[in-house]
Amino acid sequence: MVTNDPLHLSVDCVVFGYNDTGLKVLLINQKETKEDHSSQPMSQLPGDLILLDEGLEEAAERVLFELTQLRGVYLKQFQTFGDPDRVKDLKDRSWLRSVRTQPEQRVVTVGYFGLVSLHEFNPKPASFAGSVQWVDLQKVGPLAFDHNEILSGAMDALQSQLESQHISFELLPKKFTLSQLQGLYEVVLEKKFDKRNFRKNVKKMNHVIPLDEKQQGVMHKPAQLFSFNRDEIES
Amino acid sequence: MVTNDPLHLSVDCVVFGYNDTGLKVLLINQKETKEDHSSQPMSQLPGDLILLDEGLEEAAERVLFELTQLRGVYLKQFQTFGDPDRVKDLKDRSWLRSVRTQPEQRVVTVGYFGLVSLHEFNPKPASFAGSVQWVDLQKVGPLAFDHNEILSGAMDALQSQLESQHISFELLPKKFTLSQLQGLYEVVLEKKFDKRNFRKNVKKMNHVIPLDEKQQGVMHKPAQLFSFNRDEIES
DNA sequence: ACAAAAGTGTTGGAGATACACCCATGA
DNA sequence: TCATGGGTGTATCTCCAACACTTTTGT
Repeated sequence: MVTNDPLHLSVDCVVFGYNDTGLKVLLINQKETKEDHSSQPMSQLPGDLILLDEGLEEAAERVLFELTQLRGVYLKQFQTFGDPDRVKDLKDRSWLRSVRTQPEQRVVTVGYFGLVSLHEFNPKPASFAGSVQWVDLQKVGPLAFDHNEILSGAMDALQSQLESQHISFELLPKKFTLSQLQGLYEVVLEKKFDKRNFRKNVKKMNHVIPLDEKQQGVMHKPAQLFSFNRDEIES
Repeated sequence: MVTNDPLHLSVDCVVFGYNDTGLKVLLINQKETKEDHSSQPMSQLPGDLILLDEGLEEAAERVLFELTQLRGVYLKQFQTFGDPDRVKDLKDRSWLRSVRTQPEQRVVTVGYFGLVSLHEFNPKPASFAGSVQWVDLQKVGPLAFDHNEILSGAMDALQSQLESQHISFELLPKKFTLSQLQGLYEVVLEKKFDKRNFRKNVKKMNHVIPLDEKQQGVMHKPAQLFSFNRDEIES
């Protein structure tokens, strides 16, 4: 027989930000609650329950904006996490009691990864729900709930899609150098590339177009700038 | 603010079956209901609401067994479908009223694809919830809800994972010929392979091991049999 | 003997890898 | 003039694609 027990559904966003200093992930620090002085406040991924009439991606966009003020971020669903006990850990209980009307309710969450360029404006995310920060991927400590696992799943998805799905430009400024592109590939895929071979391959991609423009104000030979042509992405 | 509106969560299983006659998908025919004589009964994917205390994959296994009597099927999550109107289509209303206590409730569904070999025992799925059938992928007509979309998403996932994830053996008998393996690749990836080149590639895979055994009772030169070694899968 | 699928090697071209030096700029 | 990263070509090797005939079995 079918049952009709309700449960809760949330979205969690793993937003990756890239600049020349490395690959970061966007975390929010849980506010310390009145009831809870035992454990120090934890970090977590931005996420929240979805509303009854909104689509999943719509929910991810809304939640990300509400918690971090970021808008227009490329978001892609990658995996859904549904362990019945994923929000039942002791360390997470008191925080849940402070923000949820039904803190004991099971929550299934749909994971989205997001991509942002930190080059130009370094989007200082703001939040009334607690402080928000870009954390170097190497320096991410223990997170609330199963968020370390979600982060790791997002990283896997990013790695496997970076080349095939032409999403690298979401992590770069509109105008970028080939060194920046290569640096991005090296950080995400965690391996080194040969400069000359890398550039040969890029020249074969018809969606990377050279501009009549160079870097300015750098202490070395200025690099040519390139941009992505979103229309050429069918190769 | 957070809301606590409950919604329903289901799993849907896209089970692919393969044999020498092609690639099939497992569908169930909705039973005609008392109230509903207007439209003829539709086909749909096996799926149902998850229970409050079971994991997602666990739910997929249970639902698949309850609806089709199949057990021990390889299952993998591929995508979650959450359009707020995905079960609101007129064509699906009366069937929902006959099986659900809250037929108007929004349902988000987690999609799993499954893989089964139809070679040896041709698992005749049985069901008390309606008749169950293996339908040739080319001949799948309009399905209930958004199940055509789910099927198409599962097919994409299967195509992109067939080579990289070493899952082809789930669709083949324990002992198989290289022609069967090639046929599988051709049907799933929808392209032809050169026999000699294909075999050269297979010989490089250390998880495909030749047996000291040949086909019997065939009207042509009997083929050597091979099997997969699940332990060797890390190449 | 015939039909039907199994099995087997070589060659040419494309693509990947490895590698080292000169250039333009700001300090 | 020096330090810094930008930019370039060639030789080799590996990998992939194309291609046709002989073998074994059942009827």
